[in-house]
Amino acid sequence: MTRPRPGRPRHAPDEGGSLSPRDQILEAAAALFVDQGFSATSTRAIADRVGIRQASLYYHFAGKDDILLELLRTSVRPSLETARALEDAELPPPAALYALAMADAHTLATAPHNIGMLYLLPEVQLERYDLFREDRVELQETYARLGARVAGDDPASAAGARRGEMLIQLVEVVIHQRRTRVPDAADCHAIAEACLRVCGADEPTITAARAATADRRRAARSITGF
Amino acid sequence: MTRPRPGRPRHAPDEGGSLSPRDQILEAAAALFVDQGFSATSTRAIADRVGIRQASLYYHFAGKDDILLELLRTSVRPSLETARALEDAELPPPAALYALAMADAHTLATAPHNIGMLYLLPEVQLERYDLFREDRVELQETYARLGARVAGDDPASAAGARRGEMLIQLVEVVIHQRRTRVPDAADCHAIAEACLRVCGADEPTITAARAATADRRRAARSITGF
DNA sequence: ATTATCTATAGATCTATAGATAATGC
DNA sequence: ATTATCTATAGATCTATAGATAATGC
Repeated sequence: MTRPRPGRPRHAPDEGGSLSPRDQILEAAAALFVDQGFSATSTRAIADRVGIRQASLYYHFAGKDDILLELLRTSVRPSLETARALEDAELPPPAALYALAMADAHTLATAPHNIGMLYLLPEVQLERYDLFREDRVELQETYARLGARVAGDDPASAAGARRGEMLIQLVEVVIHQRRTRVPDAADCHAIAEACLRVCGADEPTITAARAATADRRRAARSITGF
Repeated sequence: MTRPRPGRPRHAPDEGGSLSPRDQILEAAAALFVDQGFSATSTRAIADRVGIRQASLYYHFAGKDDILLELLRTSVRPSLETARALEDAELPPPAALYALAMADAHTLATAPHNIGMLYLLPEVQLERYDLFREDRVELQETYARLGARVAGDDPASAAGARRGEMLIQLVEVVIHQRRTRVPDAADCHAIAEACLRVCGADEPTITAARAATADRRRAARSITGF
């Protein structure tokens, strides 16, 4: 039982568990944005799901845009930090790329409400979200650098840049998988393996990278998040 | 100069070239849906772009949904037919997969208005569009079958199904590329090559498949559409 | 007569603001 | 006093329908 907070009581009992009102709104909005899209989700629908009145949203957020902005902001950051940590970890390049793909795939697979779908909303192209998109570009460049180290070429070349796009795209297949089933560890491994194959890694390299990732699991849990 | 058609004249002169009014609406809607999304695009915006009044849309379509439905319907069908033709073409599996990936990537890269973005709209998950989604599943299964023939395993296995998802996902990287630049032939080749790599094809196999596709270009133009 | 538009509008939203209210905290 | 809600509502949409109108076609 949570101790009652200050403020006028809600019209319905608070079913939000231990989440702050703000987090309850983010949770509800994420579910609806992923399911119906941003523009098709009304502030009323979000409020209904939280169990508050529509106008009460505006005490916590300046508008619907700000809710999406906050969801985007908190969704790429952790991924980007994992990527930086792995890039600096002095691992063999194939092991680093395998681990990064695994970590991102796992995050996308297990995050509440298939939040990765938010990347695909057309509204995210608006200038208002370009800080978020810059973070994504940086993540993609990390993939490009790791991929180039595996393939043994230049990440700044056309081929290297393309590889960054393809690798991140491969990892995001879990977003689509989640629409029909719950991706499991085998799915994540298959994706990480495909990432190495795209970089031209041969079978022994792939086997070694998978083994290295398995060995590092306990030690790296604090870095990769699982 | 087009001869004037029956019907009351528009409030603005017809700038639609030789397109029928219906196709002008589809063209305008495609541009707006891709750019802003479905729900964020009003019927008024579509009509403004065409140069007619908002209500006039309803003479040609029962509603906004029907416009999207028609755009989706006409966008997968040709791709699916290319896929069937290539699957039945008695080519070596790597050459068939390479050619299919090239054809689809090229279609997505050169279609007006990056129409492939429509696949990603959240609204497409509604039951109302499930005929379209069935077509996409069938295309994905074709990729899975070709991929399994290249890899030498079972397309119905978990690994085979996953490969179908990954291959189609790789091809769709051009959709994302188009948001920042115009993908060229090198991009399409890089994608087709990546598809073969994901299926475990080795360098000679890839080289041969690329060569076979180049050789077939003139002959196959009627099948692959370019 | 048929066709393709137009004007006008009903009815249903939807977002955001203003101001009231019912708690806790000091 | 502060906090977090509430009620009420203005103003701006947005979709779809009804019915008028201005062309061509016969």
